[in-house]
Amino acid sequence: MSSRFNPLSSDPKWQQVWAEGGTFTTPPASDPRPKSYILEMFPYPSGRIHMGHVRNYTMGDVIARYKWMTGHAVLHPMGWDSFGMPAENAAMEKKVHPGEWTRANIEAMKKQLKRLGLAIDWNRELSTCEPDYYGHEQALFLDFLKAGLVYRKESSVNWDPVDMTVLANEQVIDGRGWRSGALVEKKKLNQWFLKITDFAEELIEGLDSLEDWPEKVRLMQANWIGKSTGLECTFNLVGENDGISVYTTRPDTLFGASFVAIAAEHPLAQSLAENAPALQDFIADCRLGGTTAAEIETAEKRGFNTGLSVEHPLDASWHLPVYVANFVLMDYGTGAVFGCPAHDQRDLDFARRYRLPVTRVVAQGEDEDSDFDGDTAYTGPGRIVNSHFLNGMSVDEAKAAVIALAEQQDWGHGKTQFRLRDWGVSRQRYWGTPIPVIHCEFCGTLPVPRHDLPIVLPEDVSFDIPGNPLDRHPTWKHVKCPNCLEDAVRETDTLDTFADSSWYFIRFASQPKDAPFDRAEAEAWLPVGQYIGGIEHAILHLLYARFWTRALEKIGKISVKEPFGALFTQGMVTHATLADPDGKWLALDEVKDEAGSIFTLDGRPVTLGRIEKMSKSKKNVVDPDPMFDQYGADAVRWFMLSDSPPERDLEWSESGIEGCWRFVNRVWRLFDGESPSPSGEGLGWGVSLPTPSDGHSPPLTPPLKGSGDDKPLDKILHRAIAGIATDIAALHFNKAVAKTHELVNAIEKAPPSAARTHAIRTLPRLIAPMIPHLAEEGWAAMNAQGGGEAGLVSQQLWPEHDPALLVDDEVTVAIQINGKLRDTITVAKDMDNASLEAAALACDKIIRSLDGAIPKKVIVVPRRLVNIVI
RNA sequence: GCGGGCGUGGCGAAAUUGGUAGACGCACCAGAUUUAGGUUCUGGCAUCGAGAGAUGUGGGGGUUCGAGUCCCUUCGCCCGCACCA
Repeated sequence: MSSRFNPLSSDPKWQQVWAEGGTFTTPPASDPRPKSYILEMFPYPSGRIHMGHVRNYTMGDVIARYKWMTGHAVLHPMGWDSFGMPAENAAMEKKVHPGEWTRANIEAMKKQLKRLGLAIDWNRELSTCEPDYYGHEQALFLDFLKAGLVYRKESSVNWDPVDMTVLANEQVIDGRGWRSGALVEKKKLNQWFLKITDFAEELIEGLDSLEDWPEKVRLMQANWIGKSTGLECTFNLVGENDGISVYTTRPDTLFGASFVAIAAEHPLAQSLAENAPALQDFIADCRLGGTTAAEIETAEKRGFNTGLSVEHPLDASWHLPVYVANFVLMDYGTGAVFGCPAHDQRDLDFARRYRLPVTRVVAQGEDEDSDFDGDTAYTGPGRIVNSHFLNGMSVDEAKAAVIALAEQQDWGHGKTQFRLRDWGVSRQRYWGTPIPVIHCEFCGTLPVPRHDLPIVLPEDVSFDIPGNPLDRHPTWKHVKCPNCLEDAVRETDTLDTFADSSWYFIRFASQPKDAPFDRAEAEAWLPVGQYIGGIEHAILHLLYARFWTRALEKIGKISVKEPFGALFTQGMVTHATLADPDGKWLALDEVKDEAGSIFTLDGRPVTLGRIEKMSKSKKNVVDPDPMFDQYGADAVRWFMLSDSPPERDLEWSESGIEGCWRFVNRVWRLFDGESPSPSGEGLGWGVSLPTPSDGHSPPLTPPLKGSGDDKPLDKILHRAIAGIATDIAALHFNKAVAKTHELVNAIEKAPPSAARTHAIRTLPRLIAPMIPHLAEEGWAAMNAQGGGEAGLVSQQLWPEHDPALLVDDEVTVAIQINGKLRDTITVAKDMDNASLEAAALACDKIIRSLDGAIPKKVIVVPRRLVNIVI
């Protein structure tokens, strides 16, 4: 008889059983079991799933299934982040409607995802491009508008004059539009903003509570929000009524000031330039400066002396020159700084170039001299010197003293500054959520009346010419003003797609028809117990989602502050790359293997490139679908969980997936009892499967029931039960896989016994979260039919382990001489230290090694080791 | 430049509080089965050494009875940020 698992029949069979039986249907919020919300970042429907998706969703699935098996009520949904530019690009290139393209992609990807056998409740599927999702988003936008969390202001954007569209910063390459190649212009447009800066403080503080987030992500968010504290103060212009407002984090160095510098875009610089062509040229020069890392690194600190002077706030008779400088940014702080060259590197570079004074005001050790030599600013701690009343203070004391004095004398105040800017959400695009406002000539900008929601995108749009189709649609934007009933126009901008992904996890938890969510139901599930996705979303998506949730909390819609209780960022799936002699990337089907060397199809040598993230451009993508055909979902899942720790990159390899396939079949053969090893009859070659006409996996013959004990095997089993559970709960899937291997190896080697039969019958539950199709096959054959429990293994509880079996009666103790291993002995685990020492000293090897030497000292670590020091 | 992470066999990696380094998998080698390849099974597999043994967790130094683990220093790689005052 032959024995080979046939995923082509098993996979769809069990997937159908789970779907029809509602096995993974979300229980109602009233379910008494502890709730567990497992979520993977929902995909953008680009067309096909890739291995990155497979890895992400496999990990989430293992957790979800494990949670079910440990008595939780589980919410594990899936949906589609389906608005966005690629659909419009496809519309332009392929002349299909973005909606048609998107929905077809969703269909295709859903079919692929289902082949993975995910424990997902598809009843809760949502797609952000459908009005039954984005209509609710519009309602939330209006809530925010009403609460004053939304405003409109003119701001400058990157404008592509050929495509007539706004470009994101990432879409501007060397100053040109990524698609059109046209020189990008700065254009002022009225844009909608969400007041995320109102939440800057709490978003940064909230990070402390997110203990189950990677430290790295919390740091990235903290840096992004960029909190700093300091002094905002005014330097009065000599001979004028006006002054320059300056922000500094180093008020302690105020007596080391030697100049004031303002940004090229600073209003003062702009007005001075009106009558000064040389300054105009300088300002234009500053704009030309590159923005790439290397350019900024090497850019010289340059300035333009305005001829103006300002009074030092602590000494009005002390005048400082005012420069326009290329290194001062208009959009941070006040757009102006005071320069203290001794203690800031940029200021020092600038001062050296323009021969400005450099005075030390912070001293290390004995060095109190005001002369400052060298070209390296000192930014560390120290004692204040050359600073009148501040002398002798520490940096921190001096900061506080200056701020206190400024506030007392009313020329400045302490200020907390954030790097974070408000979130501009306007996009001049069609394929997004329409912003639900109306512009009336007479009444101004008004919200769309609630009963008119959703504002649905028009279907009849064309993409033959550049620009926003909503703007040029003949009828869509023309409406009556809800207030005065005169002719008015709709907003034709749509929302940034990050808005769509900022609350989908709430909609998953609760999906009423007439509201974005039901508060009680959403609160029953939230926060997400485990969120899993790529590190590329460490800042924007996760920050926006945190903000959106807090904004909802602030306006009293929900009492959840942090949406994601635990976050896990998984590594990428990588694969080897191949290149021809010209350095052109090659796909696997563009090369041939001859005698161990690889050649192009026309015979040129191929070089192996680096292992890189799978990408179309590198031609190293492995499509999951053929892998499901060839090896089945379980082997692919097993691969995704094996070897590499989940946070690290995983290298896809042919031999790796074949090893997984071998493992799946080893387990299958255990389920199939003591049947002889398959010798390949009728099975074709290699890893190929029985042809689909074989119909089904061959029937399983449950293993013969053994009798008698096998204490060592019991121990291994119970260790596996406990260890696999711990590892899955800690997301250490690679270790869970290793422990499963150890158990399977041990069962294979064990002679027949009752213990062995028991271990085999326990195995389906242990593998069920990871390779569920095979687990169901084994469970059905051995347990349900074989007189055991009925039902699906997916619905069983995780087996109990006997803690007594986790401890050994006997332990192996290492015997060291001077810390070097010399021998080991196996002794009873309770052996006391004196007996251990005696036993160690009695070993032949030890006696020989000591060669009569008298131990100076013997260290005994119970159950671990004996170290003899000579 | 700033911030963070990592460095262990041919490869991916394991390793409670410092306590037998290399579990598990891949690759490879030998043997069995097979006409044969593939499958399957058995065994081997850090390095040097015939062996006893010695060496070994990027390099150097330190703490300790004992260091992959702690401290200092240095080199290399990866990721994030980017003139943020």
